[in-house]
Amino acid sequence: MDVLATFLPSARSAQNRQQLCDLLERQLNKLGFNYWAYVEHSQGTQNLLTNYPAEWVSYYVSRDYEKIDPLTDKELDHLLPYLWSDLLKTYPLTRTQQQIFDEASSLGISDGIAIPIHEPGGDYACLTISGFADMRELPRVFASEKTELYALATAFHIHIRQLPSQCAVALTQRERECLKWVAQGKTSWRIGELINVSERTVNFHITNAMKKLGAKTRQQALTNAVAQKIITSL
Amino acid sequence: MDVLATFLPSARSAQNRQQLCDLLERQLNKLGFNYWAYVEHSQGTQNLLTNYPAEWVSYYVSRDYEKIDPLTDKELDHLLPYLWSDLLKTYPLTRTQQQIFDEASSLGISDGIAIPIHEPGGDYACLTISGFADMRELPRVFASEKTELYALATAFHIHIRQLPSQCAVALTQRERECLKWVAQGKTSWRIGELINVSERTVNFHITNAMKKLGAKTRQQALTNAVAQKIITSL
DNA sequence: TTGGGCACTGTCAGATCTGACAGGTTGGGC
DNA sequence: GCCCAACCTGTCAGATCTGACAGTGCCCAA
Repeated sequence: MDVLATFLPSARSAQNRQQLCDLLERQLNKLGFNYWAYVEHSQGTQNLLTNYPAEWVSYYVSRDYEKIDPLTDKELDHLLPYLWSDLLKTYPLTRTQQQIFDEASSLGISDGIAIPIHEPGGDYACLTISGFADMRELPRVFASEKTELYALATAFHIHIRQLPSQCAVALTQRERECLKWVAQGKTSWRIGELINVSERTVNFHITNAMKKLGAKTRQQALTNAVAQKIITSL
Repeated sequence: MDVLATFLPSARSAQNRQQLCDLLERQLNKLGFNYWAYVEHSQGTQNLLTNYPAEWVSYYVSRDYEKIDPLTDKELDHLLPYLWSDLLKTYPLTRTQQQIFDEASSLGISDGIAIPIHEPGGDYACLTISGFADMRELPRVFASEKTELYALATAFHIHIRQLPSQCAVALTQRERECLKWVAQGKTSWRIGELINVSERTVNFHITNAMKKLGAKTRQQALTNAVAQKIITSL
C-alpha cells in the first residue's frame, strides 16, 4: 500500500510524460481515486494533463469553465492540500458554478482533493484527485494520507518538469547527439571525429536542429533545447 | 503562525542561499526549533547548510561522524518526514553511535525531525530540524505539523536549487549580462549595440566568462553557467 | 600611492560557424 | 514500386568567434 515507495523508483526511469502519468494513475487507483488532473502554470502558459473523460475536458474548455470554476481561482491562495468541499463551504456558489459542479458530479467527480505546488518565479501547479469510491470515507482518508499525497504530488511535479512536453520540438537522434556534444564545448570537427562522420555532417545536423528550434545560433539552440527539456543541461 | 504563507513569498525574492537560509531559520524559530541542517547529495557530491554551532560541525566532520551517524544512512530508505527517536527505536546503537548522540544532546540536539526529499536521477536532500524547546511536546507537534513541515522543506529545496552555491564561479555583472544575450542567440556585434559598447568589449567579457567557467566555447560557457545556476536558462 | 579588479577599446591572423549551392544511401509505410 | 524521413557528404563565400598583441580610465582597499 505504500504508494510513494512504489512511485518514486519507477518515476526515475520514466522516459516520457505519458509513462509518468500512467505511474501516477496506478498509485492513485490503489488509494481509491479514479480521476486526476494536473495543471501547470508556467510563464503565463497553462498545460493540462488529466484522465478525465475527453468529452468532459473538451466540454469544460469549450465553455471557458476554467475562468469561472469555483476551484481554479482559489488554488493560488492555498499552500497545502485541501478538500474541495471544505473550500466550497466558505464560498457561496453562483448559479453557473453550481451547474459546473452538478455536471461534474454526474461523472463521479463530486468531491476531491487539490494539492497546490508553488515554484520560484510565480510558476505553480496543482494536482487534483477525485472520483473516490466511498465519498463518506474521503475526509478520513484525506486526514490520514495528507502528507503522503502531498509528497506524491511533489514527486510527480518534480519529475514531470524534467521530461519534455508533447509540444516540444521533435529532434532526431543525431541532432540530439550533436547538440549534447556542442554543450560540452566540442567543435564540429571534433564531434565528427567522436561520432565517426564528417565535419560537414555534424554541421548539417546542428543546422537542422537550429531550424527546428527556431534558433539563429548554436547557443540559442542549446538554450531552447534545455528549456524544452529535450536535452538535460548536465 | 502560518509559516508557509510567510516563507513562500519572501523565498521568491531571495537573492542568494544565505538569504533563503535566514528565511527558513526564522520560520523554524517560530515553530520552536532552534537548529536545522540541510544536506544535498547531487551527482556524488555533498553540500551542507546548517546553523549548528561551527565547533560541532567541524568536530563532527573531523571525526568522519557522517559515515557512522545512525541517521545519515537511513535517510535514503525513508520517503516521508520522521522523528529521529522513532527511527532509533528500531535500531540498536553501537557504542560510538551512542556517543555521537550523547555529544549532540549536550548541545540541545537530542531529538528532531528528518525530512527527506528525492529527486530524479538519484539526487536527494534531507532537511533535519531539532533543538525543540519542549521535548515532550515534539511528537504532538510532529503529528500535527507534518504536512506543513514537509511543504516547507520542499519549498526550501526547490528554491535553493535555483540559487548559485557559494562555490559557484563569480562572474561580473557585465559577464552575466553578455552571457544572457548570447543565450538568446545574439551575436557579439548585436550585443554591443544592445548594451552600448563595442563588439570588441563584448568579446572581451565573454572571453573572460569562458575562462572563469573553464570553457573552450561560448556554448560550453552557457551550459556551465546554467549548471551552476549563475544564469537562469529562460 | 600603489596595486588590483572591473569596464572599456583597438588590430589582426586563423579557426569556426552559417547558409547557400548540389548531391547519394537506407529503410519503412502506402 | 514510390515516397519520405533520416542519415550522410561535398564545396564555397561571408559572417562570426577565438586568442593573441597592446592599451585607457575608474574606483577602492591596503
